[in-house]
Amino acid sequence: MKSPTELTEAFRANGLKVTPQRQLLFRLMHGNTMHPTADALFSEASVQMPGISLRTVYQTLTDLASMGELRLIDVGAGAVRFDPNVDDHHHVVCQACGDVRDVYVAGSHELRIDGLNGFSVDSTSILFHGSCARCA
Amino acid sequence: MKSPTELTEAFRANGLKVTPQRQLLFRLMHGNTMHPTADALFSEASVQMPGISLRTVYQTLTDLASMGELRLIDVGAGAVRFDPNVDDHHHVVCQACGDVRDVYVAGSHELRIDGLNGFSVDSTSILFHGSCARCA
DNA sequence: GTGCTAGTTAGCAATCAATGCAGATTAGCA
DNA sequence: TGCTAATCTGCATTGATTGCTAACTAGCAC
Repeated sequence: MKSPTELTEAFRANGLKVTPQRQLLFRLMHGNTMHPTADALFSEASVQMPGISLRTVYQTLTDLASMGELRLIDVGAGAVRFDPNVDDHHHVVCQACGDVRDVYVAGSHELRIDGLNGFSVDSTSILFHGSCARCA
Repeated sequence: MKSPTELTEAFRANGLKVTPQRQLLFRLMHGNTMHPTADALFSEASVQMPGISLRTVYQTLTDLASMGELRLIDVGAGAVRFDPNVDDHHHVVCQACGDVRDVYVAGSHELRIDGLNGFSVDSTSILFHGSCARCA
């Protein structure tokens, strides 16, 4: 994800306005490795800006995602998580505490897939399930 | 997933009762490669047994899953899908029509993972996104 | 075959994530 | 400084799933 300053430019360039709410969310997401849910981010944002709406958080995250600045990740735990890391990477989830970490997988593009039957593959998501160092 | 007959035994062996509803669902899921959602299965079941409850479908699928006879798969499309194939395999999803197919991936256990940081991996789910032959 | 009882079912309420909507507000240009 | 389209908040709504409970029944004991 771009820096808050760059995002400000990018939003204006797209005819979108830059509001204090959006700037706060830019800052909260930039470099964030927590993979927060919309609700978690809403809580964080509410500390610095009481009264901000959960709706606005969803809105802004969706905008960022459709601009390719965020990636949505679904670890199958109810709520979607947001990842400002848009590099080619994948995730490990701790089955115990739900913690999610970024991991880099060598050879993920050269996997031998059997049974495609005419399917053409555009992208690959690999999710590793396990336990984190603390929960092990 | 075991055959309906074997499942009947397995259920009784676990102190669970074998009802007509459950037998119907055993049959509908056995060898089913459609990866149905609970709701889709409910519709199918309702044809043969009008009045069956969606609740019962969820219940039975959950029971089967916790007995290891079914695998839950979440392709990030709202509803969870159920897969009677419990082999070591993965999935492709058509982004256009939502169709899901089983695929077999060579070397999925030997992936080089960077950034684990103390995480220990128990299992791996690989989801390929693309377009099916019809939608391409 | 009859009864008993724990396990099941149906149906509806409740929860949780996410989106739709509308009136009040505001960023950013003229 | 004003204007207007974009945005914000707050609330209603949708969709998937689970919780709850009274009525029902599988399957064992007699």
